[in-house]
Amino acid sequence: MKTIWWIRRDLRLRDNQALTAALNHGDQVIPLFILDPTLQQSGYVGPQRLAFLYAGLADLDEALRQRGSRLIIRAGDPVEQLARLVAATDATAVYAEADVSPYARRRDRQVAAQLPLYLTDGLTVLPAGAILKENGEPYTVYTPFSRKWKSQPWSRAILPAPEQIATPDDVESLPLPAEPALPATVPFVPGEAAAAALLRRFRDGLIYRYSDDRNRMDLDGTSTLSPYLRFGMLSAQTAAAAAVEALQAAPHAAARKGAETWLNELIWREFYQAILYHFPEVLGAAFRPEMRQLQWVNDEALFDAWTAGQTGYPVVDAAMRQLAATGWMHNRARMIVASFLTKDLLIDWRWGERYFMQQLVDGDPAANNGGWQWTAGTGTDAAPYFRIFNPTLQGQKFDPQGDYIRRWLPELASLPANMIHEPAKMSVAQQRQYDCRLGEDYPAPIVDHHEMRPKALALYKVR
DNA sequence: TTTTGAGTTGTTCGA
DNA sequence: GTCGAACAACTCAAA
Repeated sequence: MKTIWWIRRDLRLRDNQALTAALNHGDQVIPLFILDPTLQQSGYVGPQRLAFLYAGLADLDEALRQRGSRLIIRAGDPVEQLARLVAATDATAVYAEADVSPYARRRDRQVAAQLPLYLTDGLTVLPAGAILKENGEPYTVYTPFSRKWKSQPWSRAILPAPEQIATPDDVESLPLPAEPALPATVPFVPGEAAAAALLRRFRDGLIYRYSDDRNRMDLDGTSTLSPYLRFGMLSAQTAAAAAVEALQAAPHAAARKGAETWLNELIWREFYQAILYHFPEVLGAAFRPEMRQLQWVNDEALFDAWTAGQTGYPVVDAAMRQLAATGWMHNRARMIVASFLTKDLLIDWRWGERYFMQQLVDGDPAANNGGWQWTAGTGTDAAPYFRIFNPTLQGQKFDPQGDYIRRWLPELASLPANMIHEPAKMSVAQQRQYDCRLGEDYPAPIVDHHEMRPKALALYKVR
């Protein structure tokens, strides 16, 4: 009996429930990835994430070959491609890890209507629909969600990677997609082995300082595991188990707090996957109906300055250039630039949401949408609308010496720490001294934060 | 059923 | 320089 392991965002052999099910039900398994033109043409996928995916497929193919198997690549409409492959191979079942995005669920319903498709858990530690209030409704606030989540018996044994996978020899495959290639500036090595090494390193040290260091943009205080969780090169269960191992091994209270805080971040991920599952409409509009009528200004020139990292606010510009160069941005910086786009430039959060999806290697519809709606104040469990980040203060607090700014803004590299967050305050003599002319080497601020703050408050008052 | 306390990430102002 | 209050309104879950 042949079964198909349909790979979508679970590019791993270890702790993979779909692969395990396929192996349990067939003596031969066909690992399949379908290049779906609908996703690539959606306008939400940029070259960096696509390149990371393609490099990840090559890594997975290599791991499969070491086990006597290989990756089968097809391209086109998934329903049609699966039907063809089932007909050609006489496969009796298709196993895949369930996804929560509206597109994925519609696609999988269409497949299931024609073919024996079996969906497994694994995208999240606990299935997206599993955490409900006593009255059976979904949570819309994080803290009670997290309490309920933690009260569940969520831990289970990690499924080992299979040692051998038998795959029929006569299945046709397209070559592995190689273009676009992963730029050297993207600091993520694709694949399951790289993810495991990163997780070990984080669990054995950085996690104990996570509670304090995670907000510092100038330090490497975060796990940087998001691209791996995005493509399932690391299972959520494995990550959560590592958090608990660190919690148990923590030498003191501060270390325990670090591990606890990181586990909470994983639960935030679970929360936003659950929100998208229960409220798919958040992808197109504000979760809160009264927030759907906000009168954004939507100035395209200001948006272009934001994407280019030319706003005149150093921490905003450093973050936007980090994103363009590496496909990743520090989480604190994501909040700062999102607050700046919505509350200083008065631009619709959905413009920023789309741009992030185009740029981010870890771009995930649920987490990205949740983060943007939180900052914009339009979402579930939203930040209060009057909570407007001051980009200068945020820079001074979370990049105290300006090292993050200097890394990404070479034109400000020679400014001292007490000037680097407010280059617009330099005198002409200082501009000469630090070799940075305002308006030429670095832009003057494109808006005045202290003028825009009341305008944003007024925009949000109209409800 | 009703009441009550608490709730990721901040800033500004005035004492 | 530090500190507390104000900036709303609503959900959730325990009492």
